[in-house]
Amino acid sequence: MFSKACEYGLKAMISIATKSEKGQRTNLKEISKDINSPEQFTAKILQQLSRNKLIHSVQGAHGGFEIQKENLGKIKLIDIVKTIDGDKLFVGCGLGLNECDASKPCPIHHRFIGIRENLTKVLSETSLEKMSHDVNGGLAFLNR
Amino acid sequence: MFSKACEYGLKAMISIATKSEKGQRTNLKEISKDINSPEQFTAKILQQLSRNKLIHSVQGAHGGFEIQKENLGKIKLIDIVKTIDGDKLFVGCGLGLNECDASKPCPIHHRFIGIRENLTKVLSETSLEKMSHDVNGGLAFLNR
DNA sequence: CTTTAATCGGATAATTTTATCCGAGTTATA
DNA sequence: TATAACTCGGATAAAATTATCCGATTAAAG
Ligand code: FES
Ligand code: FES
Repeated sequence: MFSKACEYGLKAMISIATKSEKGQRTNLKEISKDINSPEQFTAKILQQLSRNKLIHSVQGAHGGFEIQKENLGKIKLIDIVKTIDGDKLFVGCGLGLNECDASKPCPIHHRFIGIRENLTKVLSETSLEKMSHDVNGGLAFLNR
Repeated sequence: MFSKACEYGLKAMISIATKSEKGQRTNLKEISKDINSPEQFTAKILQQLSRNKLIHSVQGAHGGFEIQKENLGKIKLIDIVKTIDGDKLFVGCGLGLNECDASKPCPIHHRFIGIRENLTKVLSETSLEKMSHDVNGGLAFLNR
């Protein structure tokens, strides 16, 4: 479904959000421990998220990563997925035809688009804020 | 969503089905032309499908691939996907936790399982027969 | 029996994805 | 101003996926 990079990216964003929600800043070491991911690979993904303004990075001692509190409700999971994996999952053909086109559909098209739209809807509606609330409330986990 | 190998596998199966439905046997060259896929890579996937008894292969001149007519309605898309990509898509955690476990769920779990079940349902209900009817009837396409 | 048209399957190559290394830059603090 | 704790980013390595090569085998047909 998602690439490994995207899975790490989603978990990292949620991890950062759980701290930002409490006004705390976190850093690479803490994040990758939190989500059980390879540190340097995670660093690359955080850079990418930072360049795309989804997170704010602070260099130097006591630096790290944070998300503006007012953005916690605005950033949706789909923003993260699109930043890392692009939008192929949301607009591409499930069988890999050059493009998904209802006027010349692949055999699974009509059955597939419902699923795709549902996925798009769920990821578009789910904010980081909800995710981090669930984790901070002990209802969900980033590591197991 | 699916790997390239799996996309080719699904399309190849449907291509074979369109011929088998008409009592014809097809072969590698024809299939990969039909679905616009690299010949030798497609050969590997067909071997895998053959070893798993989803298709029947015939060696020698005038050989090729075919699907028993009585199987066209029995083989479902999910059988093909599981053969090539395994069942991770259907049972694995969307965020890549070691396993998907509702008692210690990842943050997207409750939103994700609905989509996953829908996908499982659709692929479990869709037979090769339906797919090949659509293609033979000009309602769907394997190549564009 | 020979030729021809196929699949089989092991080996290799190319590409993409995942992961690591390390030197340079940045900033708080002693 | 020196040191320690960070991120940045380019280079490289490892692993997985995708793709190709080619000799062996099989079987139909002349
Ligand atoms: S054409 Fe294949 S999913 Fe739309
Ligand atoms: S635990 Fe992640 S999808 Fe179920």
